[in-house]
Amino acid sequence: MPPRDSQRDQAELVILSLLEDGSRYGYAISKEVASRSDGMLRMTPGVLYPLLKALEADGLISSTWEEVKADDADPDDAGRKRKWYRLSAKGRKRLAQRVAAHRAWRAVIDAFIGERPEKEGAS
Amino acid sequence: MPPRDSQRDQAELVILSLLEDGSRYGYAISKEVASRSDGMLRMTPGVLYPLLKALEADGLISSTWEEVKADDADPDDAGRKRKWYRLSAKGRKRLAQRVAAHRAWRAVIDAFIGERPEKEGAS
DNA sequence: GACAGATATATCGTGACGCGATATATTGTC
DNA sequence: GACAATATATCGCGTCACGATATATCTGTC
Repeated sequence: MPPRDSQRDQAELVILSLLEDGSRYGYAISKEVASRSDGMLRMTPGVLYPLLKALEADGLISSTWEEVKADDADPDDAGRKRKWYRLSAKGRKRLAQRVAAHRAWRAVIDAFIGERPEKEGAS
Repeated sequence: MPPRDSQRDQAELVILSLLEDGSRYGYAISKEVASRSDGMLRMTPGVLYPLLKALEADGLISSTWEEVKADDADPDDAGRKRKWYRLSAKGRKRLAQRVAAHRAWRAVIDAFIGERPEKEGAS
């Protein structure tokens, strides 16, 4: 019953975190995850798109198709369609929960490996 | 190819950490993990024993059967046999690797969720 | 205009593995 | 004798991560 720290949960945490920072489309997420983690995390299509779908089904994110306009920042991709995802209010709450869970989890593991827990300041 | 942060890896990290602190037998490990994590981590038999077996097969830990003596600290269990596990030199190395991997992983996740990374001091 | 490669979204099959259920044995207690 | 706790161990099955694959558009180049 207690929540396990599944890869799924970690992936969810990362995606919701990115979207809190601003809306993104799928491919951008996969690229940003890879670059910001220096290749340690990978969001391959087989993982990313099913997850985005599930997150949307849960109402944590919403999506809209957008046509890239020629006068946009990136004129190269004029005409191409992208599916933009944005965080919902529910998703924001879930993110807060996931972050709290991650912190609790981290504290437990750190205690086991004898890591100094660094004082956990108030919110 | 880059290592994923599987539950298996986390379980391994926890067990090796416990054994670095001193030899233990299986059941004690499961109880200690539960109590020290306040129930967040669970080492059920279906997880623990296969894992211990695998760790021993890898030479990371070694084991010996010990008969509980009546003059031991816990006289209630006189006659009962326990399988004591201790960390090997190889296991100690692996533990160091796992700890390093955990720290790296944690730093990546923390960066995503905008956690202040707390300066990573030298060893 | 044909081909390669990057961009972009999406699904499907399966192989691995987490772990609940189960088995066995001993000791203690009611 | 029945039940609970201690203690180790295995097996099977359901789930899930993710590689492989498919589709489509744009750019560059020969």
